[in-house]
Amino acid sequence: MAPATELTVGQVAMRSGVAVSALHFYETRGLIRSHRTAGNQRRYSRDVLRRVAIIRVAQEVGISLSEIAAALQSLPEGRTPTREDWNLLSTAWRDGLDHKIAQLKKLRDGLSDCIGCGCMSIDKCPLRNKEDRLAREGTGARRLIAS
Amino acid sequence: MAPATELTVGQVAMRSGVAVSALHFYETRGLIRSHRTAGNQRRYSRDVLRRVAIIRVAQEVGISLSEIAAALQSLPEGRTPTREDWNLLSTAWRDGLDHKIAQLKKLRDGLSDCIGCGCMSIDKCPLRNKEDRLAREGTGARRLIAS
DNA sequence: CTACAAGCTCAACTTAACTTGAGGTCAAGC
DNA sequence: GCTTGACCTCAAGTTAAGTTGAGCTTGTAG
Repeated sequence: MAPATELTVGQVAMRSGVAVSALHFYETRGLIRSHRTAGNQRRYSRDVLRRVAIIRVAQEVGISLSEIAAALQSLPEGRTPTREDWNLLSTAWRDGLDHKIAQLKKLRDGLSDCIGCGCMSIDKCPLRNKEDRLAREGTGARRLIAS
Repeated sequence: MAPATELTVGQVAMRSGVAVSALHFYETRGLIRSHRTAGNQRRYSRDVLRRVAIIRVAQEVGISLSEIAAALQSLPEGRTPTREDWNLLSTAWRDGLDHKIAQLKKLRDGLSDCIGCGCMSIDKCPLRNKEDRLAREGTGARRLIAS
């Protein structure tokens, strides 16, 4: 038969490398959507794979699911996202991502730079300044992203 | 008096923007060290500030405390780290950090690139390929870093 | 038409990373 | 010399992000 346009949860799990239970979980959190067959089974459209890919990559760099969810809100519910839609998402994230990239580079280069630069007196260390907003309060696990 | 070389936990908390309870916690996890006064209070040497700064930056980009702890092991216990010591640490992390930076750039640029490139068929999407090791097993919260 | 793999739901458990609270000690000012 | 704010310890609570398991339904291959 022609390749079904709809995917079962198992197929999505296999192709995305994410556990079925995680897909269920993402759905409860509004990160992905499915519709049901007559027999109450989930069916996903193909673009869920891209969503999941983005979710995983974003998570790997320390973005929380709720932030990812917020970003994914900009994608349309009814139809497969167009390039315009994806563009919106990526520009929405650009600032936060730029910040993170900068942080990573500071860690990677800055770390040794900073050492070479003689600022062992921490106070003017580039790793430290500007980031003092870390002092914010919050309960439970600290969020891993501060953007 | 001359500025005391030793810091109390409160001072470290204030200057680093990290809660006292978090500092205690880091200590139990071996991320930082202190010695005690006659009255059993913690005293930290100045370089703890740099350690904490690194811990926070690393966390922000999704590196787990245990990985940070492992990396910090390369720093000497007895003395203030030299530039050599820090250099070792940063080169130890370089590969992992490079990977993360690449991931972030994929998210930032690749996201829109990828859309422009017509690979809406996900299967050859640069966000997806090569990363299929995500299928690994594990219990509890998934680690946020895969390097 | 009957196995049996794949799905479904819901509650409970797990890990990481902290925070909160209770109950008690230490120290600098008035 | 006492009070008040920093510290200390230890146990228990919290949030995020899932996983695990029990009990039940679906769907497909022989």
